[in-house]
Amino acid sequence: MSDSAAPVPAASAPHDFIRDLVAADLASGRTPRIHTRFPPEPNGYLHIGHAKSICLNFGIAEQFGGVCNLRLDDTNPTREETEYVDAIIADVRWLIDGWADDRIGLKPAGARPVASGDGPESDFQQAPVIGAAPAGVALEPFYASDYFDALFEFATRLIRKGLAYVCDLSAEETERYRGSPDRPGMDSPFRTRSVEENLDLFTRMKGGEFPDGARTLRARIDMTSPNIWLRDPVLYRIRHSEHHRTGRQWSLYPLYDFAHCLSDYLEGITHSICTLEFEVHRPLYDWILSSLDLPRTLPRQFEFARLNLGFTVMSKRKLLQLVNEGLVSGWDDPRMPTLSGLRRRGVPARAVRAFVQGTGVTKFNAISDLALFEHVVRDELNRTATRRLAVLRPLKLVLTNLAVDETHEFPAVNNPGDESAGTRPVRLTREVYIERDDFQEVPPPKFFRLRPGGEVRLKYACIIRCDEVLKDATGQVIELRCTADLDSRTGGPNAGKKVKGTIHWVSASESVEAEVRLYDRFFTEEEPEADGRDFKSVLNPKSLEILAARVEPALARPESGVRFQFERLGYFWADPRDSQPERPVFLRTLGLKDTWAKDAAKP
RNA sequence: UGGCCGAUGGUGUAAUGGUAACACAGGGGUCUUUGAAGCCCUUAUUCAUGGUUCGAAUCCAUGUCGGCCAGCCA
Repeated sequence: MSDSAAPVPAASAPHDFIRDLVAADLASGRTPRIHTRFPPEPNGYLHIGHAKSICLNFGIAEQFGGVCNLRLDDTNPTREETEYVDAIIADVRWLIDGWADDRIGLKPAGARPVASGDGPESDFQQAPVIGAAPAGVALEPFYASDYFDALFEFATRLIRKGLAYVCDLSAEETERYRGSPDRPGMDSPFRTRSVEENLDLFTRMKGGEFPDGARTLRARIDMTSPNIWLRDPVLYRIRHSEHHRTGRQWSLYPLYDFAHCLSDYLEGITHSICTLEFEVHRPLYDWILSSLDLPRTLPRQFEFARLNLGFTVMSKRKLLQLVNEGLVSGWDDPRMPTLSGLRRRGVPARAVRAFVQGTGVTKFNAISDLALFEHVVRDELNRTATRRLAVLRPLKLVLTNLAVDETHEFPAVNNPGDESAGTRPVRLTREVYIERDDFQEVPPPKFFRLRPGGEVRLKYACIIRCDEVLKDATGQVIELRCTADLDSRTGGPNAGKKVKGTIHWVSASESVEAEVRLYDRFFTEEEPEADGRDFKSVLNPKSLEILAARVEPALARPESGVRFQFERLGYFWADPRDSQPERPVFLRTLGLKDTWAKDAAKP
C-alpha cells in the first residue's frame, strides 16, 4: 500500500481502524478527497456518546484535509423539534471550537440539491455548496428534509426499474409476512403490482389521498434473506403530521434506510461513519445506492462501537425521562452526561475531546472508566485554572495576638504552573474562617491539620497554633482561638519552619458569602441498569449539595467563563445561568484527588 | 434451530506473522506553603482447544462467552 501522495498524518495523530481505511482509500485513489458527516436526529440533546462520533467525523476531516457536514437527520416529523435543532448546533460548535471548526460543512441558508427527476445526471454535481460562506450569505447545517423532493424522485426511479412497490399490508401484516430471524418471510400479495399502478399509487400517497398507515412504499429485494433488513424494507410511510421545517407540505416521509444513504450521496460524502447497530443495515445501504445507477462515486458505510461511560445512563429516552420527571433541573443539569450539561458544569470542550481520544475507536462494546474522564478534566483544569481561596464549611478562628483592626497582606500566586498569571494580595485579619474538616479535636493517626495545641500553616500567610477550643451547649465546636507566628511568613526569620499541614482560609471580615453547588456522580452503581434493574433506583442521593461558602474578595465578581481552583478543594466556575455579580453561584466541576480520604477509609 | 459482529492486565486501547506495549486505576517512594500537581519505581494481559508456520494476540477450524438484527424509529 502506497502512502506517498496522501496527506500522511503525523506519528502522534490518532490512529484506528477507520482512519486506516480512510488513509487506504486516499492512497488507492478510491476517493480523491475525504468528506464525512455528523447526522444527529433532532429528537433530543447531544450527549457525550455523540462526542465520540463528532470527534471521529470532524477529526478525520481535520486530519485528512477534508470536510465534515453537520446534518440534521429529520425524516420523522413526529419526534423532532426546533428546540433540539438549536441545541445540537450550539453543542457541536462548542465541542469543535478552536479545533475543527474550520472543517464544518454548512451551506447557504435555503440552498437545496437539484432534484433528480429526468434531468441530466450532472444536476447532482451542483448539489449543496459545501464549507466556506459566500460573502453576505448566512450559513445553516444540512437537513435531510431538504432532500424530500430529490428523494421522492429517486423512489420513483426505483419503481420504474421494478425495484420498489406500493404495499397495502397493514403494519401488523407486514410484520407477520416478514418472518423471523430463523424463519424466511413471505412475499407480499402486492409485490407484483405493475410499474404504472405503483407510480399512480405513490403519486397519490404524496397527494395525501390515503390515511396514515394505509400503504407503504417497499423495496423489492428478497423476503427469504437471512438479513431481515433485506426482506423488502419499507422506504416510505404515510404520515399526516406537521414537520418542524417543511410544515404540512408532505404527507409521506422516507425512512432512515432510504434517506440516509441518498443524503450521503447528495452531499458528496465519501465515508459514512455510524455505530455498530447499523452494521446489519449496510447491505441495504449499498443496495439502494447501487440500484439507482448513480454517476458519482458512492459513499461507503463504516461502523464503530458507541461510547459507554460508567456511573451514567446514555440513551436519549432515559435522559428525557430524567428531565420529564424532574429528577434533574433540565437537559443542561450539571449532572447530566449531555454536552450542554458538561458545558454548564464547567468541563472544557478540550477535555471532552481528550477523553474521547483516550477511549479509542474499535468494534468492541466497552464501558469507559469514569476515572479516565475525571483524569482528563483535572489534567486540563490543573494547567489552566486560576487559584483562589474559598472555605466551603466555615469554622471561625480568632488570632488572639492580632488587634481588631490589624491586617497583613501576602501575595498569593494565581497559577503555580504559569508564572505569567502573577499574584494577587490576600489579607490576614484577626478573625478568619477555616474549613471545619481541617480541625479535629481528637485527630486520627497521621492527621496533618489543626488540633488542640497543634500548629498548621495558613496558606500564603503564616503558621498558627491552636490554644483554645470553644464549644456550644451541644458540644459542637464553634470557634478556635489561636496565636499567629508572623515571623514564619515568607521572608520572615521563621520562614523556614516546617509544619506538617497547610490549610486554606479566608478573612472573616473581607470574604464574601457565595452559594456553592457540589456535584457528585449521579448514580451509585457503575452500571445503573445491570441485571435489568431500574436505573432510577440507584440515583445517588448526594449527587447535589448546596452550601453557603465564604470566598476571598477576588471571587466576589467572578469573570464569566474563568475556571478556578479553590485550593485544596477542587475546580469551580461561576454558573453561567444562576450566578450574578453581586450574588455569585459557583459550581464544582470536579473535586481534587483526595488520597487522605482514601487512606482514612482504609480498614 | 438464522444472519452479522466482537473477545488482549482491574478498565480501556496498541502491537497490521517476528521481544505483548501505552493510558487510567491500584501499590510503593520522593518532593511540596494545595494530603493536589510533578518526579521515580512497581503489581497485573493475549477466551478455550486444535491446526498452518522456523515463528501466531495476529491466519484457519471448532467451541465458549458477549453484542446487534424480526419499527410504517433513527
